Amino acid sequence: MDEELLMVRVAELSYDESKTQDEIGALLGISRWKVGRLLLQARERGIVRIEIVHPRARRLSLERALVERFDLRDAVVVPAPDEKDLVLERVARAAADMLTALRPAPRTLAVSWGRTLTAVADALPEGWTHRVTVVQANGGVSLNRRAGGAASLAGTIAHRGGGQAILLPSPAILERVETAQAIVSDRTVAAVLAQAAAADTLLFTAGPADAGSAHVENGYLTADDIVELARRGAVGDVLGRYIDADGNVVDPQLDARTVGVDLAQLRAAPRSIFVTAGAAKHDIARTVVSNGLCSIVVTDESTARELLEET
Amino acid sequence: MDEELLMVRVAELSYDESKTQDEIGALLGISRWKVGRLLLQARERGIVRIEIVHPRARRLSLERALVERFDLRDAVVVPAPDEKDLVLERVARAAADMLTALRPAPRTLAVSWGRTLTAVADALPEGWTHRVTVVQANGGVSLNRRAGGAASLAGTIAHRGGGQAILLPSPAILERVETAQAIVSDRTVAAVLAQAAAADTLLFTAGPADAGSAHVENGYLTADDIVELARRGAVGDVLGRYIDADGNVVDPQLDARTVGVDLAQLRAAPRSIFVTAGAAKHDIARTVVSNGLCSIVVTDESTARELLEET
DNA sequence: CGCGACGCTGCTCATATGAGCAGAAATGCG
DNA sequence: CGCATTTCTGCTCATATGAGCAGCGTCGCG
Repeated sequence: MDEELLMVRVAELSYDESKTQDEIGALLGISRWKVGRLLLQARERGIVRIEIVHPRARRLSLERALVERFDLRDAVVVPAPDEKDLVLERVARAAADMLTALRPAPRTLAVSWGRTLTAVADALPEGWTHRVTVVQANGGVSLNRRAGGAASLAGTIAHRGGGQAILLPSPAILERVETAQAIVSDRTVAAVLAQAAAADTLLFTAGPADAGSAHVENGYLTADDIVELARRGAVGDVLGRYIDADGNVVDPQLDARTVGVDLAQLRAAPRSIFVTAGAAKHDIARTVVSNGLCSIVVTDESTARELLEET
Repeated sequence: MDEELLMVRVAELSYDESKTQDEIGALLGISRWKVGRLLLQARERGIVRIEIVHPRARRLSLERALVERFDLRDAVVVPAPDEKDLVLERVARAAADMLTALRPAPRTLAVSWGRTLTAVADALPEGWTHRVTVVQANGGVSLNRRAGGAASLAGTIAHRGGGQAILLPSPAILERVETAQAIVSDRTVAAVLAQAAAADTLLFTAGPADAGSAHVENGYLTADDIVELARRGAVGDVLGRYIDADGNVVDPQLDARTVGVDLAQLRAAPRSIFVTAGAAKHDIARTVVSNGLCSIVVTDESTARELLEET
């Protein structure tokens, strides 16, 4: 008799009909132990497929693999939904869940900005924590007056966490190094930066080095600048700082014009949570994760698989 | 806390990570009984989906429902595959499996013909039974010389079952009633018909009343005849006899010109196995099954659901 | 043909699980 | 607010299940 057919029959009786292995054995004329073994094989061979269908489902095995491989504190991986544009939403919700459950709860949370983090902020429920202080970690998009900008992002997170937001009153990138130095030495700005650097938790995203970058959109850089950065090896930016595949700053000159927590401070943070979604960010995600720039990563299944692929 | 989210976490730990309910309880800070209940709910709500992915999988719940509803001896329902043209193949294989497992094994098997039964014959393995006598139950398509005709069908089934085929040397439908009567009273033909009527098992399909009918294709009827039959309420043919939704012969005149086992004999058969696949045959399938013309049905999921739908 | 190695079978036993139930908590109703 | 009713919780206990193991059959190889 065909062993595989037997597996199918056994699986049907077990899962569809919820019969006991004893009953199945009697029915098919085989011993109950054989039934158990067939059931096991059926699962191994993928004849029986068990999946968890839910927007909040996760991929624990990938999470474990990421933690292991990149020596992380934690990882959250959500399954890729059927519809592409839901990825960001799911990752954001997962990040929100993670933040809510984070222990010890963050007292001071430094945040960067971007579409991804805006989505995270929106996904956070009212009362997700108590008395958190939210500090902006890098220069803002205050030029941009529409709702959902950097200020409102920090505000939302703080408000829903029963705390207050501290904004960084500075552009992301200055035109001249001297201006940047002047701003950074301003007492108010310096205080905010110091507080961000001292935050117990840092929440950030990264952007790819392409023309769609928020820096271009907000006028801090031109499309040509990006092309030039990419030519010099930049794969994307973290907290406004463009880095190459090895995690090094690509253009020190540009870096000196950028206002915000720097990479060394990011590395030194007690907890740094990196949120990323979508194929466009695979390269920069790899850079961040494999160079120890984050201790916790929140992402989607396809990014996770890409990260785990042997080089 | 969100109960549903908890179900998802529990389901992940149980199914993806194969942890025990005890461990899960400890991990999530809930009692092991709660874990069990959440798991149950997760399955009820469809958060956990268990499916059996295999060409030979079946739908036992639908089978049970069919047996119950139509007072059948048995039913076999195969899942609808992703690709439409595989339906016939799967149903045929299921029918072959059923025949092979049939107890008591058929000694005399009367068969009709058609694409469906040809597929069943092809799906039967060598040695599917021992010493079976296969008799043609209705007039053949002997006009048609290509392989896979009625004669070869019966031959294949008989050969692979270690027995011999007895062919019915007559057209399916005669032009005149008198000719039909003459043929039927011929000693040879009468003997075959008697043997078919006395068979312990009858295996047959049905065809819809549309222009693609095998009767038109083989020149027994014209497309116009079919239109006229349909106008008079015919939904299709069984053993060459056109019947309406109530299972009655539509045109007694035509019926008298048809050579083969008649409906009363079909109803009286100890075991009559009806094989049908595809949406085109939903109507005739309903007629056959709901009028007691078969005691066993083999079909696909979509047909089964259609049959079970409340009128 | 004989021998060793391997895989398969059906067992024992420890453990995991589900049914059923009594008390606790929540809810609804006057 | 008080009481009845329902829902939920964590228990006991019977049952189902999986791990581990000895015996048996089968196969391959010399």
